[in-house]
Amino acid sequence: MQAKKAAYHHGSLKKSLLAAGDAVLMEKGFKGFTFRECARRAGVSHAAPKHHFGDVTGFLSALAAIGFDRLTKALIAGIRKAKDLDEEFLATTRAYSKFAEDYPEHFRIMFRDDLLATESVELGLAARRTLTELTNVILRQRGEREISVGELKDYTKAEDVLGDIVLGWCHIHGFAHLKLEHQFPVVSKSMEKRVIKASSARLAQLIRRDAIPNLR
Amino acid sequence: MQAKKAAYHHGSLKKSLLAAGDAVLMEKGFKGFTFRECARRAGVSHAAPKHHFGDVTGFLSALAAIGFDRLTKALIAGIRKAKDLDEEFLATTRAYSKFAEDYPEHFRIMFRDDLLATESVELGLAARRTLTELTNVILRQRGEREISVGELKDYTKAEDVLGDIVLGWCHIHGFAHLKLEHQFPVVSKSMEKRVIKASSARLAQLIRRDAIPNLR
DNA sequence: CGTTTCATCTTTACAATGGCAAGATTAGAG
DNA sequence: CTCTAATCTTGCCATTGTAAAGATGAAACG
Repeated sequence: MQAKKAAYHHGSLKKSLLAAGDAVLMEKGFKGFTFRECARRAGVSHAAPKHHFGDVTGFLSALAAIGFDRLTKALIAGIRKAKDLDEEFLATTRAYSKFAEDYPEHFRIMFRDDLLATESVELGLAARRTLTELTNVILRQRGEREISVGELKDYTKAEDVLGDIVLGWCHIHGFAHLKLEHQFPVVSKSMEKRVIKASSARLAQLIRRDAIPNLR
Repeated sequence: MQAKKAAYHHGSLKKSLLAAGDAVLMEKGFKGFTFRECARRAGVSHAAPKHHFGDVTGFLSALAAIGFDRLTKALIAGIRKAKDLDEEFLATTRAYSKFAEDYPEHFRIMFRDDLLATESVELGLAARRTLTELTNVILRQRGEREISVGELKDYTKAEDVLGDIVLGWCHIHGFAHLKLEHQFPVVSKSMEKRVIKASSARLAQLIRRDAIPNLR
């Protein structure tokens, strides 16, 4: 019974606005992203979004949360394709980087503390789900038990695990970010593939080999 | 003979505008950064900047170049403090990250391909100077000869060197970026210091130990 | 069924922005 | 000294985010 035409009460405006914002972000990028444009696409007046998201910051936070959910799914899918532990870390790196390339504007929004409502529980949870996935990649490399989202907070208190998460995540994120923003010297595609494959492999070896003992 | 008061021709508007933009970026951040505000601070009309920078993109590119120059200096200064090779990689990581914390808005601008005029030779050169510094950190870890900015392009064709640059730079940049945007789980300061110290040390060991042979 | 409440959505208004065009000013080349 | 061209100003426009006040109707309540 959704009113699709000219109903004063839209019915599912929030969802429509998110869909519109999602589309605008991909089509016009952050530069062309405006509150009013999203309202237009959703077919409502420019002031309508306020009741659902407050201000632009709130709206962006919701879109960033969608981005994190998408990234989480991409990671899970990428990991699933890996045949063994050797491939898994590389697969994670690739999935993470591919997400950045597929959703560049989302990626940029997601990692902008100043533009987001950091108090948003929705956003915080989405980000933690992603981090949990990454943590589990590291834990598997180390041959340890995986964790759930709820356990994340406790697990990050373990210094040696945190060290490996830093090693892994920094590498994965740094690569994706620098590549997205075209900071790497221009090289051939095949060269790039070989380089990131070798780098990931070496880092994964390091994480596995020196798992527990070497952090002091 | 600079006209400091009410001269129709400012004399050194470009420099004044850059100084104003630099200040606005630090005081009000990217959100409060406007073309007109910078013009006001420089004491000129809102349309004056156009002749010197074209549009906002050009202006931001000039500011980003300043950011890269500052980062390069920070890296050099940080490296100089290191007493040996063991400390150097960690010192680089710290200097890079400290720059991001000291100039968060510059850092954000610098790595935003979509907001910058990528054809700017000034910006390209500034970025390359930074990358050269980072490359030399890696080369020293590997016990190889350092390079100058001019040699950068050739050196990045060496696959094994590129692999180590990726390893090192991704880690350094990823850490700085994630920390700046508050993506890491909240832990104590001392804990954080120990973790990054250990991570950097392990990565540096990896780069040195497996320098030439292990990349296939 | 009728009334009332209140979240939802619209309309109107305002100050600010980036960019453009036309004009004023003056430095510097000739 | 003259004149050209660069530099800077003024005025303008469409667009934006936010706020305030009014319109609408879904749903709770009697």
